[in-house]
Parts: sequence; structure tokens; C-alpha cells
Amino acid sequence: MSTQNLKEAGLKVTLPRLRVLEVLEASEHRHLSAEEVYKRLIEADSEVGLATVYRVLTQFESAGLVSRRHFDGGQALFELNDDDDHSHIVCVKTGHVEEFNDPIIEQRLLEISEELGYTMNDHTIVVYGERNKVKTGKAGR
Amino acid sequence: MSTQNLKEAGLKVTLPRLRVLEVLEASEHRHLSAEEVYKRLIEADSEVGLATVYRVLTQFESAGLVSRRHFDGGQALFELNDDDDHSHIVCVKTGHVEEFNDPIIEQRLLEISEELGYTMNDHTIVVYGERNKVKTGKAGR
DNA sequence: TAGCGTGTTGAAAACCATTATCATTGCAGT
DNA sequence: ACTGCAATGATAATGGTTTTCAACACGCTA
Repeated sequence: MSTQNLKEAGLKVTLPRLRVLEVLEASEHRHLSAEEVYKRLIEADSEVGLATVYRVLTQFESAGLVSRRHFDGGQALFELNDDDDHSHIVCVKTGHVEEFNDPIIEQRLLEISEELGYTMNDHTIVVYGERNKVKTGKAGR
Repeated sequence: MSTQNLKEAGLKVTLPRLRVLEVLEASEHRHLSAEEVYKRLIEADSEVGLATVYRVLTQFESAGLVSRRHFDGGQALFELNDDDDHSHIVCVKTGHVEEFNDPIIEQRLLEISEELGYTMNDHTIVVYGERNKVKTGKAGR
């Protein structure tokens, strides 16, 4: 129940916050821009202002509920924080975003940070590439 | 000589382009925003418009002379491309940026991209952390 | 369950970095 | 030097995001 998440995050339970959370949860593993969240709310007949979407997303970010990503310097994409922290691979042609996670790299980053005299808080890895034609075993997609 | 770089990049040699290149070269290994480049030009009594700074930097990027980074989604930072491609570690308190390079990670990213069906063009690794107090052996800095 | 205070909301204006516009200027090749 | 076309500068426009501020609603208390 979303209400719980909000309370745990120390945020007052309000309609807009619930609605935004719902949208994010309904599209788990997707990366949504504030504008996209806003559109989905409108489509769902939830009257929430764009400014509020931004405010709420920013609050969620502070509360650790979502992460804000800047893959291309344009609009930010927001993603619900689940347990595992992962890296991203972005198709430069389609903008398609996938996630991956690699313990070896994680380990190396920790080591490197330490070597350089830093305490690592967080990190971002984005791979830009072209998605190869999917080898269609039978029915392509 | 900067003139050479510009010709090689297929760019007409103009005063603004030379000046911007000089600024970038004069601060090698630093990451400058367009505004910072602009300010340095003004300080050097080089009359170059901000719009031109942006244009020139964008052209340099296309020509492969500089890279544009979006560490925080705010203003972009530009950095002269030297030989080695490197990753960045940013101090979340001071904004200080350092570079590092790790062959193991590079290798893993290539492998991972392939596994996921991508041809890697490029990648960005940014580590955010706190720079530990420098252990001052004698004279701190 | 009603009343109240404070935090939240919405609409619009403000903001900031960046890009487009367009008349003027200056390279580069003859 | 002359000329064409690309480059420049000042300013307006743009896009994403944040701020402003009056109206409103959550959650606590009685």
C-alpha cells in the first residue's frame, strides 16, 4: 500500500503524492520523465499540476524513494528505487534503456574510490551503444 | 599550435575558435562550463559572445575535440579530449572532479554490452563520494 | 466529528542553461 | 583586393524545472 511508503518516508499522505507513487509503481522498471508522469496522471483523470509532479518527485528523491537520472542532459528521468542498484545501458538510436548489474565492477569502484581517498556514496554507470538487431529465433519482435 | 587542430578538425580558423581552444588548453584537465569559458574570455579581453562560445563548444564536440559532461543535470561541463578516455569521481561536498581509468571495468563493460546485445559506443562512469580529509604528512594542501 | 494550524497544491510567472534568429562581419580562395 | 558563404554577436526564443502566492486539505486535538 502506497500510503505506508509515504508515511515511512516521513511525507504527509496527500492525493497527489499517492497518485504519483501509483504511476511510478504501475510502470516499474521504466524510466519516466516528470512530464510523462504528468501525462499519465491526466489520462487517469487525476488532476495534478505539473509543478506538483516536480515537487513530489523531488521529495521522493530526497526521501530515497526514487532516483533522478540525466542520461542526456535534457530532461531528467525518474525511477523507483528498488532493492538492487543497477547501471544503465542506453540505445543511442532509440533511447531504449535497460538495466544491468555487475558485482565485479561494483567491487572495483569501491577499491578505486578508496585508493583515491574517497568514501563512495553512489555512482552512475551509463553505457551508450547501439542495440543490435535481435536475432529472431522464429518470431521477431 | 591551435590553428593546426582546427584545420585538422575541418573547422575554419577564426578568432573565437582559437580563443576558446586556448582557454581550454590553458586549463587542461579541468572541467569548464560554457559560462566559465565565456568569463575567462572576457577577462582576457577577448570579445566573444556567449552564444558563440556555445556554438564553438558544440562544434568542438562534434569534431571530437572536447567532451560534454552532465554530472548533475545542471549546466554541462566541457573537457578537452586527450588521448585516454577516463572516468570521473566527484566530491559531493566540494564539486571537485578527479579522473581515473580502470582496464578491468572497461573490459567488463565491453563484455556486458555484448551479452546484452549492444555494440558499445561510449560510456560514462561517475562516482559520487566524499573526499576524505587529506592526511597531511607535513604540510597540508 | 468539527476546528485549526501548517504544510501542500495549482496556475502562472520566474529562472536557467542552451539554442535559434537575423543582420553584420570576416575568413579563404581567386 | 574582391567576393561568397560561413561565422559572429545581440537578442529573442525555447525547454525543462523551480518559485511565488493565494487557496486548500491533511492530521492533530478537543
